[in-house]
Amino acid sequence: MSLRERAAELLTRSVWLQGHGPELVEAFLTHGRIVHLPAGAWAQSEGDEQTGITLVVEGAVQMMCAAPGGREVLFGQAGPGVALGQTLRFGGGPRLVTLICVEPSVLLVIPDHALTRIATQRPEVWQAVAALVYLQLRGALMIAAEAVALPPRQRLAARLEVMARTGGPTLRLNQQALAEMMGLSRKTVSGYLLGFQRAGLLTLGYGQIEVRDTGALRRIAES
Amino acid sequence: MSLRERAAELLTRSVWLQGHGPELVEAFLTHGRIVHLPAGAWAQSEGDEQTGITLVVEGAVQMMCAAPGGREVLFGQAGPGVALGQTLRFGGGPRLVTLICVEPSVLLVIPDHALTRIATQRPEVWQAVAALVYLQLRGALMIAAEAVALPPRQRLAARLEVMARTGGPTLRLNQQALAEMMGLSRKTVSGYLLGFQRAGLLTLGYGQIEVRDTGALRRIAES
DNA sequence: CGGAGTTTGTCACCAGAGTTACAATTGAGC
DNA sequence: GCTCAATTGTAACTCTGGTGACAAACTCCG
Repeated sequence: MSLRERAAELLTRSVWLQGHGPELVEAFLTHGRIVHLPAGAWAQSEGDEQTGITLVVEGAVQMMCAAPGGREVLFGQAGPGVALGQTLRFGGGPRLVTLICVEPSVLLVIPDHALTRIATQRPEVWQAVAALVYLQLRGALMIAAEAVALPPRQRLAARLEVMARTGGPTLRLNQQALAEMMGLSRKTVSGYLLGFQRAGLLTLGYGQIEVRDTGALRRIAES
Repeated sequence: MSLRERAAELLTRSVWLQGHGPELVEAFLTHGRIVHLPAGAWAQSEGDEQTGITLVVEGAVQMMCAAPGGREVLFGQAGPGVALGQTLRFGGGPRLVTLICVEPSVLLVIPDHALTRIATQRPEVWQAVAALVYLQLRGALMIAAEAVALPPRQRLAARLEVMARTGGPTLRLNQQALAEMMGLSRKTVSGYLLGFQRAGLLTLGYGQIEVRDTGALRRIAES
């Protein structure tokens, strides 16, 4: 299957495009462009003028966000099918999120001006953008709520459950990155992961985590 | 000034409606409705079918969000001019945020079906909704990033600075609510607040905080 | 003006996460 | 196959923040 076909399939399946015909998918493919990036490459610099929608077609990217004091905070990892919308045009201010490839990746990028061009023919594209941004808002709020409401162990369980549910049971990240995402030390995360492994909830590998029982993780998160 | 005029002014000034003419403001006022709520009232229940845009015209509301385990997490307080968009239609799932009035409040509510009706005449309304949701996404991401990256003292300083900058220097909430928002205990928050007061950054009152030096707070947050 | 309820300030104790350093294991490149 | 870098597991110690209980100060309402 060609990359273009793969991107079309991912777009067609995506929640935020449900209810629209195939014309929008076609428009995205026509006005967007496919980019190949090596591991470690920045898909987009923070503050970059170039904003719009980015769809991960293959590979995986880490999502970073700026915090006070010039800190860059890792807050998530996205695999194929995940889209990020950043409509700078209306929000004002610089780009929110920086993407860094953790493995060689293929992205579909639809810049702002392409969205504007699409909108002249199909104004309902903004409805899709609103839905996409709303999905991201939901995810960000969940992270924020968990960060302030749950103790570390429950928070880790909740995050593992979400990642396994949205990106498949095999999580390809090391414990250092996971600890950064949670705002914990590697040692603390490692300790809880070992506990989860002893309980049979997951299997630890070198640079990866195989989630085996999302239900139990969810119960821990809710306890 | 009538409530309608007050709402019109707030909408006209709002960032997410910049670039659009007065027609959208007019449409919101025509298709939305003004509601009066006493202190303690729920503006909208979580999971409520009734979604759309809510604008705080007068008073103040607390924003709550669901976390695993049936926990309700307070994550912010909104005064006049703050709008919340929740386009359930496309996001799927229940309403994200619950609003609770902390004082008698006046809200402008524009339900989903009203947005749909407006869109038949003015499809660009979705562009405004996308911009609004994007603003909320920015705020939620900032909260999440601060929660995982900053130690408690810096986090508190960052949050106070944001609240003072967006809602005026006089914050009307008690230390218990502030502690809940930060995911800290009241005692810890109280200790840092006293320290800030001794340094002259703010003045503590009964149920309120008067921020005096946002620059110094920002420097603490970045340290 | 006075009393009830709320909010704030203070104390001592303790669980739990961070830190540092190091050893053991795995994977990738040559 | 071997070397080196990255990743993971383990230890002792420190220290910040949570908990519970309580007193003082402030509002609000009658």
